[in-house]
Amino acid sequence: MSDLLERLRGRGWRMTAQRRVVAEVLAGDHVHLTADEVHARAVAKLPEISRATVYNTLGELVTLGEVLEVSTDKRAKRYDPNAHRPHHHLVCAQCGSIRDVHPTGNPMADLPDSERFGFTVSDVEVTYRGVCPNCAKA
Amino acid sequence: MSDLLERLRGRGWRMTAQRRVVAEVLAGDHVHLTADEVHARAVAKLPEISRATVYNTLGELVTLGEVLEVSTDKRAKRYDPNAHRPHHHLVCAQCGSIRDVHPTGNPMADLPDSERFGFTVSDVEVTYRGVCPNCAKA
DNA sequence: AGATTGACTTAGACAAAGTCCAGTGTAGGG
DNA sequence: CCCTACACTGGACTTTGTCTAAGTCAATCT
Repeated sequence: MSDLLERLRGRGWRMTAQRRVVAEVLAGDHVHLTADEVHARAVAKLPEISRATVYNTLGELVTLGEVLEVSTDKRAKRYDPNAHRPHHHLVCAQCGSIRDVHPTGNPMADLPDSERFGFTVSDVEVTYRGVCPNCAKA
Repeated sequence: MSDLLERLRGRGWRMTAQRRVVAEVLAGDHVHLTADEVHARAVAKLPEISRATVYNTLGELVTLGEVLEVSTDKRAKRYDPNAHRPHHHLVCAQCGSIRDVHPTGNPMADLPDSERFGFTVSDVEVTYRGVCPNCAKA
């Protein structure tokens, strides 16, 4: 994820401590944090970082296509740094935990023209819901 | 949608003017209103209905499986009365308008066991995104 | 039909998530 | 090393949704 910072610098981003910290927090697989969780972890590394900056930075990362916004059914949007490998999500209906998954098949091809209503369709998002092993035990 | 009211009465619902109005507002195809929109339309028919009642009633309808909650990427949840015919959604990335669609194929079968991480998967939700004819013109 | 009762509704306070703005700070080019 | 445009801060504000205490009324019983 350090190459992320390189890529951003190449796009004319000014490199600040705050942005570096947000990028660090978002490193890894199966990471799907809410804005507030990102803020909490960022504060741990840089106590004076403000909520507004975290929101701004996340918004910029989404606009640049470096991070995806995921709306599972929870209240808050979640941010997924795994934007460069296409994937879908598997969500636990009880605890809300999320895994990245890679289904076979191509849902894009499954939508016939007659069902497109004149839209120019550019993207599909598939969300599987179920109960995770942990919650199943309880 | 009048049989909805019958079904609810059968489930022990007390029939009130407020609930009737909320059910009426949710009638039709391709209806995906936010809670506030439902409230606004309900107020037009029954001025003294309160926001809390609309939220309560919507929540009950969802619990009973008569209405689906749809989280597209917008801020507010939307409510879809078309719960008894399985379908997916096509969303305009610009104006947010939503159409019900029926893709071919079975996404449920496309998730191999190796990608289920021990979850008991019970549901799939597919969201297509694109630009609607109206927004494409502008 | 009238009394009863507990489920339903109301208004408004509260909470959570996110946006906006005026003022201050600082990265990076010259 | 200095400037200046861009970035950051803190707090007020908005939107969306939840909760509660008190009042109301649909359905049942007689």
